[in-house]
Amino acid sequence: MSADSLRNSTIPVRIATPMPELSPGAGNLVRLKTACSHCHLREVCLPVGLSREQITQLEQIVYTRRRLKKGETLYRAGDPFRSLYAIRSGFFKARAATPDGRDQVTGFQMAGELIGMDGISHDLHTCDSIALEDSEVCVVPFNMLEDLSIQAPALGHHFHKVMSREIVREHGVMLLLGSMRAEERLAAFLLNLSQRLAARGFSATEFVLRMTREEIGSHLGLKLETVSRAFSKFQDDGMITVKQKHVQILEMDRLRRLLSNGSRNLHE
Amino acid sequence: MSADSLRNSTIPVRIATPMPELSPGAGNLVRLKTACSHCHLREVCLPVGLSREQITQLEQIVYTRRRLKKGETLYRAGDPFRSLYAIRSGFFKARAATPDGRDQVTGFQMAGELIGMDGISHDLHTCDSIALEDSEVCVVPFNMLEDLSIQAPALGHHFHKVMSREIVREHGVMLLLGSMRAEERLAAFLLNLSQRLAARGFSATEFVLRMTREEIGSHLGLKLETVSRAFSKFQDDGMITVKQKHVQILEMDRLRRLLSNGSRNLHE
DNA sequence: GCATCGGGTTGATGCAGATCAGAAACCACC
DNA sequence: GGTGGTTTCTGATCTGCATCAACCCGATGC
Repeated sequence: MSADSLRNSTIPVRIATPMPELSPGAGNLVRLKTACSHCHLREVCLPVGLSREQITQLEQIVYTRRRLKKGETLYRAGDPFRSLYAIRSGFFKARAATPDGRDQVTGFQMAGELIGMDGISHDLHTCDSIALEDSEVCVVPFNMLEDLSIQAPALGHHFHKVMSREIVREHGVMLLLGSMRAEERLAAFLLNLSQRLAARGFSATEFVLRMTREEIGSHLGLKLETVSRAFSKFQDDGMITVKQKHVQILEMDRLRRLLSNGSRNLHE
Repeated sequence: MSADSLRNSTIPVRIATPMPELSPGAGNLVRLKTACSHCHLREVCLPVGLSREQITQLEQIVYTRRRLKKGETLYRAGDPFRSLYAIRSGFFKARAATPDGRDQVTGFQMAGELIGMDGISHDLHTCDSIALEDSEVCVVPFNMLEDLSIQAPALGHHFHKVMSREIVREHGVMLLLGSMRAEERLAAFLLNLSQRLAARGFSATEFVLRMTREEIGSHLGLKLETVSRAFSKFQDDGMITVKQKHVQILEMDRLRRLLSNGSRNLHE
């Protein structure tokens, strides 16, 4: 795969299934008979495990989409919470901030992932969600999702799993932030990205980062210079090639070993 | 309040409402007609926002309790997930581990809090939960909770809020781990503990830590020596008094300011 | 009484990563 | 093709916390 074909997307094209183009209405909200049942993400998104009939019900409530240009904000902390968003295409970062202005990227989200769950607790969003490339989300009104979950318990159950998975993911980030050294953090980050891309059918070894070194650093609790140095180190060691945002993993195993040997490095 | 009266509980006694003593059956599982409706934690636990009738329904499914001695494990990573647990009394730590043996305390939980939600995603628990003092939990079978949520949507909605609150809490820990210096972390920890105790009607300024310096350190991404030094520093500065596990906050405001000035200290 | 042990404190030293600084690469736009 | 702004890289220096080590304190047991 050429570097050129990667330039405009984190996600290398898998099979060239041209998506039906939408004629956007006024603004960036699109009303249309969305078909979860035909969406290529149905195996990774909300419909997982639902019957055909239940998916049809889901389509009843997921009837708007929203398009965002790179850099646009999907929601920000303090916004009233009404909907969750299923990412249809593109790439997002979530950013949380302390009252005194410190902030941190709490995660990066890609197609098929459900975001906005931070807002449920207080009916207000508690973090920002920002598109890192031109993106499209399906709007899932939360009260409708709850109502539908009563009629389709499988949906409710799946939703609980999605929330729980977010909690578990955050445990992983806490472990990373609390106990790993810089290179281990970057290795964990790259492996995680690779694995999630692979789960969507894309190359596990070659991809384009949509975020800056600074955003990676913010997520990993490092300064951008440290991230940059770690990238260079990995490249010098022959584990990866990096050319700006284009990353190729040459020796996945060594990356993994770097992680699993971490505790030995530290403790004895 | 004397130090003596605090020795055996993190939570200073509020009003001396003697709890009905249970005669434990065989083992540590107790079957009894639990009365959420009479529990002194009903304002802070699962029943929040439920009607009298709905609470009665909840009592139908919460019919066992489990007692744990200090140091006992409620569940561990890999255990099959069947139930959530509402803490009736006592104090717990949650601990997550990486495949290679690093671990971290992901949080401390006290009476009225619901734990075990990490297990929903894969039907297996993904972290350990360990009692830090003699404790008692109400067992909430998860499939029954889901079933009941269908009949009592307010319960389901509240449960979603509880899960979301856990996600938001973890964002806060990520911010702490990713961007705060040692003393700020400890200040944030103490303020958080204080605020949660106050929410339960206990003193916000005087309490007994149930965890060791090492456990605090593990949670905050610090070594125990650093935690100890920060405690000493706070005491030397006159913000708190520390005597072993007994902590008294003398100047809450200065603790808070230490936090809110943090970003200034760092960035300019 | 004394010995033991886990938890806590305090001091001395080392190092990973932050900070500061400058240059190069890249991009968007005229 | 030039220009200004952003992003990335690399080197030099600084520093906060980890690490190593010694000692103290309170609880428990004999």
